[in-house]
Amino acid sequence: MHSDGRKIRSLEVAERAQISRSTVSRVLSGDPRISEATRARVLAAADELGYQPNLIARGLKNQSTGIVGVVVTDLDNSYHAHALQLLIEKMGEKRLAPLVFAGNSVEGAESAIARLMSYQVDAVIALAAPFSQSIIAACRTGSKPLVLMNRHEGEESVSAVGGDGAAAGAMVADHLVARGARSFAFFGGDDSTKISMERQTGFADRLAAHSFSLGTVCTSRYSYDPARRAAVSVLSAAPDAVFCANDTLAMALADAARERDAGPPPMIVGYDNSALAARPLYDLTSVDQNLEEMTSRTVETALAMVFDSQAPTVRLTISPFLVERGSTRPRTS
Amino acid sequence: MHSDGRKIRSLEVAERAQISRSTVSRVLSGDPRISEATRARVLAAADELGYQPNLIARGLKNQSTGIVGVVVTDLDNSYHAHALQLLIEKMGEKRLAPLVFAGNSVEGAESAIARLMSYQVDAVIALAAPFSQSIIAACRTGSKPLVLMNRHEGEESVSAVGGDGAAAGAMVADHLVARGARSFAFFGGDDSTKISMERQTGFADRLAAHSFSLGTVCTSRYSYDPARRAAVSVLSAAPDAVFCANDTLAMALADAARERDAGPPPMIVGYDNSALAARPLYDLTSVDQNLEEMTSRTVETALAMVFDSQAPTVRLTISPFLVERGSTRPRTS
DNA sequence: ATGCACTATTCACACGAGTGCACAACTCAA
DNA sequence: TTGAGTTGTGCACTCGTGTGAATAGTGCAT
Repeated sequence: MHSDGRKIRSLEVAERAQISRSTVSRVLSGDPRISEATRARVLAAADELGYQPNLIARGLKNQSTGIVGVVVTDLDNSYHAHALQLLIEKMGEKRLAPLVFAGNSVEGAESAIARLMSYQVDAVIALAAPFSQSIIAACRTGSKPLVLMNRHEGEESVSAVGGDGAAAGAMVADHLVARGARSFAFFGGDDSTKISMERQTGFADRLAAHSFSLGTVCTSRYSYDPARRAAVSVLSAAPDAVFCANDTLAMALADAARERDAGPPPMIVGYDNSALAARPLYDLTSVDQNLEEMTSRTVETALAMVFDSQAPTVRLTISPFLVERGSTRPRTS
Repeated sequence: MHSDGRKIRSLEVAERAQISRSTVSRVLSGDPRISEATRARVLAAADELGYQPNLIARGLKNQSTGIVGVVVTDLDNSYHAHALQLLIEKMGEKRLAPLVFAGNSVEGAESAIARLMSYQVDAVIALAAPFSQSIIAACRTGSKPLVLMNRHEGEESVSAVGGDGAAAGAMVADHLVARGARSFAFFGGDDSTKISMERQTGFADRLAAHSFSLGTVCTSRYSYDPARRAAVSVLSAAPDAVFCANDTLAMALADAARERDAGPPPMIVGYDNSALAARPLYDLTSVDQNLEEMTSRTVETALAMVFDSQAPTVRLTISPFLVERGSTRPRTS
């Protein structure tokens, strides 16, 4: 760093090491043709000056910036927030920089994606169901690698890393049956994606295998207040157990049951295993999507597509697991 | 966009408009010397080709990228997540692109800041108490504008936009006294910052003005489980009302009181007015920091420092307001 | 026609880094 | 001394854009 605030350039390093700028560049890129002596001299000079390469310039020349666009909606949902945090961490480990857009309007998302393109991102990671189609279109015309996380709805031609909702539904069915439930309901989200439906059919199918059938099916938007209202109709059917497509729905249901104060609440299973689910107040059995793994795979997939633009599209499915808590403990009534 | 996926450059626009590349550049930068006729021709050509300027190249030439680094910790705290979402939205409106680092380790933060510098960010916005000192140091040596959000602890020489914790404390004291409370406790966070302390003293001072004194003072880390444990000692003092430095603390306290099941719970006031506070289960009176305003001001401040590197450091204080809910309704006992 | 003022456009260089190719320096054999 | 072979460096161009200074074009008065 210069005293006037200007950054150190490779030219300064070159001068201090009594060598040309080209050689500095080669040392930094590990070119084997450079002799040990000069390599050491250059590294020493770079170190003394505190040289940090200008990644913008490098990006321009290399046609690869190391920047990855991340599009996410609804950060107020702790699931998304947590996923974003993990994504950013994993990207850091791979030396990728996340240029993030978070918003809830379609216009906003579209202008944001245009901006991402202008910044020459190497790839885009999307965790934003409502905008999938716009994003897919934009990345196709911009021919940028795209990885959808936790979404399947795109055409087969786009890479996606998702959870196995059907398997989760089956696990939940097994668990509830083992816990002694005999009548079942499903409390789903009304998102336009197939996520909720996949969980539901996995659940229903496995129930059928146990010779039970799925009773009431309700849906609601994925936020608390509407879910709380919808919960009433779920409860009115008085099922032994309810599988919810989301922890927010599950908590709304639990709260509604608590307030109703008539008889024991149903067993409840949530989805996402959010921090709130673990609070003693809810003590909610929940499906954990293994976000740790899902985000790792997502970043790895994006990275692979950056390195090899011919890489085939990847469709990965991460196995979820069930975290059993008090909300599905058999009642001693 | 070319068929082979290469981006359209200004050169292509120039050729299509039968004009030189310089003129294209001037049209886009609104140079008044360009005649209306050619301006229209250039814009038409750009439009037909779908030209989007390469902001990386522009950034290199202009020594200003339009990228702003955002450093944030603990996205699992919904307050931080919400603040980040708002920051990103406001930045989008100002045509700034957020390069985000989110993490909880100091080493991670330091390497991330170094990376931000390499990407030649125009400024840094930090919402990360634990790393303030590293960030301040890094921005100083890199001579990058820095705006701390909701933190005051830096030296006076760094710009900061924060809430008025003392005023909030006073408002809460007024409110609780008006509601009939006579004995008071404070449940604070043990962060190294002065945030919690500021709220506490504002509270205590106003209580004193009402001729009351602050009784029990407990502290805990800002996450649920430790708070839940610490809540027991708060309750053991049996105060009429408790002011909590954070909604998480407040909810932990409310849950502890609910579980204890001995007598009416104290009145409880939280801080941050998170979405959870509004849920009927908690119905928590809470201080709203006016994040909308705080984030707007933060972004505006950063932008001003980008445009004018000589801009004076700014220290803004945003007035909070109190959202009254059921947790401070007078008991009819 | 010539000079002058004024406008619209182009030329050529810069930003900071990466890289193919030419070439300098050195070794070794004849 | 000359030639070939090997090794390490440097020149010069490139990435896509912005911009000061030079130039071409126009109108008008002399």
